[in-house]
Amino acid sequence: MRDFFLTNTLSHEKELFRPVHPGHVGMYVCGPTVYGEAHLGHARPGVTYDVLFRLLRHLGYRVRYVRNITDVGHLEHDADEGEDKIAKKAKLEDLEPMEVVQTYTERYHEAMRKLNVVPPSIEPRASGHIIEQIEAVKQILAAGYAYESNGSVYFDVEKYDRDYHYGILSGRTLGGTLEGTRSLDGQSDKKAPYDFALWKKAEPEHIMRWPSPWGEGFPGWHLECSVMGEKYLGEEFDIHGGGMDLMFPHHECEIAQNQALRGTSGVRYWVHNNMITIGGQKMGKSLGNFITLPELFAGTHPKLEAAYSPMTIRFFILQAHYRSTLDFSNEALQAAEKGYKRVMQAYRDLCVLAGAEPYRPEYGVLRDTVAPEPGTALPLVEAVYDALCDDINTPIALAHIFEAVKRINSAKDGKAPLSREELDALVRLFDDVVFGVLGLRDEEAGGGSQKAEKALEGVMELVLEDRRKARAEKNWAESDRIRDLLASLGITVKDTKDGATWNLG
RNA sequence: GGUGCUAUGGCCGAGCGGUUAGGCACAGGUCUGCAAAACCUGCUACAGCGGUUCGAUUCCGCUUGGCACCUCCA
Repeated sequence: MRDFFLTNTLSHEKELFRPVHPGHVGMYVCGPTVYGEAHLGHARPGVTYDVLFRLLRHLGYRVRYVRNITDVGHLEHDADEGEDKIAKKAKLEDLEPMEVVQTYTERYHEAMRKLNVVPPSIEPRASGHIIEQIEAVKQILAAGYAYESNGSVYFDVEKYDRDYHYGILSGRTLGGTLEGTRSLDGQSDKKAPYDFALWKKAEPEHIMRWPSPWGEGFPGWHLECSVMGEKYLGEEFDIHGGGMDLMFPHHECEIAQNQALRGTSGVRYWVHNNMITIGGQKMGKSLGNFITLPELFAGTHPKLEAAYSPMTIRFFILQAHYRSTLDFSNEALQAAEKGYKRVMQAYRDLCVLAGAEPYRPEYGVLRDTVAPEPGTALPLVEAVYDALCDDINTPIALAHIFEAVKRINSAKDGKAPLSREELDALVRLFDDVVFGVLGLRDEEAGGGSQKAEKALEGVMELVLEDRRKARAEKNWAESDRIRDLLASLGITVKDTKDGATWNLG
């Protein structure tokens, strides 16, 4: 098995990945809070951890990937005074909270499907684990790291910090955290401003509520991940991912809870993806500068000069390293679109050269393929794997794939023929890595039925035959008329030395 | 104020102590009725100032700028 390196936020270093149980990987990723449409920012972790999931499987691991849905407990603004996000949206739209949850969960799934993100192995919901969360609160109370106050239960950060260190993930100290903390005007039930809620008392108007030993209430946001992570992946598991903005306080609190709950921080490798920015600023809910994924796909947001297909978005994300910020702009998206199309065209040409079957839609689906043993593949292919195994360096992997594109195009031009071995290796590279690991799919192929495709091919042959005749008579007006007409139908015709070729889109 | 990240050619975006990242755009060429595609060639940058070094874009320090987190955010 190839060595795989991953940057661990805990150590700030690239570490050799070694799972707790050899051959198996447990991976937990913070999913969305389903109170609004998924936006471009959500696509980043979606795609990033999808690639990680696909890559680990391709390297030969059995992976259990858990990505939660937060449908309760996530408060707005201040953790003390804020309103539950789901409940607020429900009130606003006069819906049951679970209707809001249902709607946006489905929208999220749809967007992820379009981005060709493989569904996780388990997708637990916070509201489905209230009992487990109440148990966890009891345990933390029993361990002495929490206190009850006016029907709520808070985590005692100061007490915890005396025994452990609150802030190991984000590099903070309690004193430093305190300095930046907003004053709470003394109206809090908490002993200290940095204490966080494990269980919140529900005010009379609060609709989402459950009975508990401390009265009716609802669980704190940070608790769900500790509880569901342990439930499905065990007391100590391999990878925990999420956006960098969740590092503090969410993941820091999670570590504290884990430690109080089970005597271990619970996670070996913390992985954080960076943000997508727009005009150099983080794209986010609070700034109101986000573009939703449906808007992106349809081109309906005022900031968009065009619609961008799901694979364009995916390619755009893949062209940057997951730990760097990625700046949105129309130019960047258009560049990504061109690059993506060029790679796909090269694959189609490769299939012709290699006599391989053309792209099939199932290539977009996760298949269990196994990476070649190190040192056994072509240098070009090795370089791609080296990049992917070096902290998921997708931009470098793509740079090498563009080398492959060049070689395919040269071979197509008859300049530098590829050997049988090279052809097969390249077909495999595309199948395994471009489609399998990077999760791209050819949006222009395999969309219609076989029958319709055959029919279209036949019709196109007829049309192009007519056009060929016109051209033989140097009737350029007719030739161009046909080409323009086809273009208006979305069919592009290109004239080559060996005659005309065409493709959809 | 605290913590961390970052500054790369027209744009996006990798990387590294000494060798071409890559994509997009642009210019010239091949091909071509024209166009597109493809191929070839060109465009060689690393904020500023010091330091370490035989040698720094890459390491260290300072300066200036940008960003994120410290309240919910992927």
